[in-house]
Amino acid sequence: MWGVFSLCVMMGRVFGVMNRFLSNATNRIDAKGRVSVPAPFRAVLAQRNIQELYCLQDLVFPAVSVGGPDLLERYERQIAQADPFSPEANAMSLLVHGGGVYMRLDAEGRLMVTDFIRDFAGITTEITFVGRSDHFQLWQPQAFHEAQTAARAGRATFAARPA
Amino acid sequence: MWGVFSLCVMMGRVFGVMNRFLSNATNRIDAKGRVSVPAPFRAVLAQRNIQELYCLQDLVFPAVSVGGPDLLERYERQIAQADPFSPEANAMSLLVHGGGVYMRLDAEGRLMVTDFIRDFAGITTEITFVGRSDHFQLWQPQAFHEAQTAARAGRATFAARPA
DNA sequence: CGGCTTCCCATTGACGCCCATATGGTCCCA
DNA sequence: TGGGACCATATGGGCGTCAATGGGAAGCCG
Repeated sequence: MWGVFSLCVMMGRVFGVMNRFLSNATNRIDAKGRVSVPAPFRAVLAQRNIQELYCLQDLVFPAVSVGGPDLLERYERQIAQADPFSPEANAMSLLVHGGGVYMRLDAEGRLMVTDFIRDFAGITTEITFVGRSDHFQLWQPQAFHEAQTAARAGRATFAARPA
Repeated sequence: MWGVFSLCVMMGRVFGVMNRFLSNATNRIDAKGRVSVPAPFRAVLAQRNIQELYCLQDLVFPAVSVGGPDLLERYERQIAQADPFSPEANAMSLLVHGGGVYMRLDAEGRLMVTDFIRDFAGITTEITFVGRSDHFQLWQPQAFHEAQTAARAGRATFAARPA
């Protein structure tokens, strides 16, 4: 375990790639509603000393974002910029604090797939983990592939135009 | 004051996101009109040594805010900032001081759902606890979901613009 | 005296913690 | 170069503990 950990730290220092959430993987949800977080993602979590996970619904896609406390604090800084009694800050807190969920991994590196995740992402039996550099996301497998192909198509037209 | 502040900072580093009211949970109201406060919320209350709860109506949403004495003080500071003879301060004082209610939890961590809460939030059989970082709120379940989806829709267009 | 509240105890269902198994991949050695 | 041992990951399941809920009994104020 710690051998892997320190190895990843070394690799991260050398290659500068292993220290962020990258690529995607699909795992099955067992009868108790648990799913294994991909080992590369767990390695990143360990490297960043993240033991408490903060989950939030994505604002545009039917996916749930998962990250460390810094993910929450990033949103909170944005809220703090507004007037604390304004309706805007109120609504934003409703999303970030009321919609956010705190989670932990079990000893094997699994997380519970709650109805909160199931309903919002449309997940039933399988779940796709998608790296997003500083956090990762939970997707319904097919929805992820569709969104990715759609993004690729849109990106092609976008890249064709001179930036 | 600063001791408390730095203590909170330290606890924040240690416990991460566990030291604030986060996420939401829906519980049932029993025949006696009681409802269990979610254990994570009770843990935050215990950590902050809050034994006396102060409740008041949210200024925007049909929900009741619940927090410690500091919640009342925060609203009083907001009132103090305004002109004491202004209509806004007058109306706010009417809400905060006239509409506020003190409450206590029983030995099992439950609170009585009074008519004050029922009428304002439209609650009947179930109640949704919504974390708000430094306090939490009581919602009618469906009203919460609707308000959240509405807030997300508004926020999505807002997030499309660069911050 | 009656309704309402507060304290106490019982139940049960969910979740966390633990151990066991399988499967796929890698490395070593013949 | 092919076989085999080894390892890590993913997955399955048992069990204990705790939280949510229900209900009874005693206390308080009308």
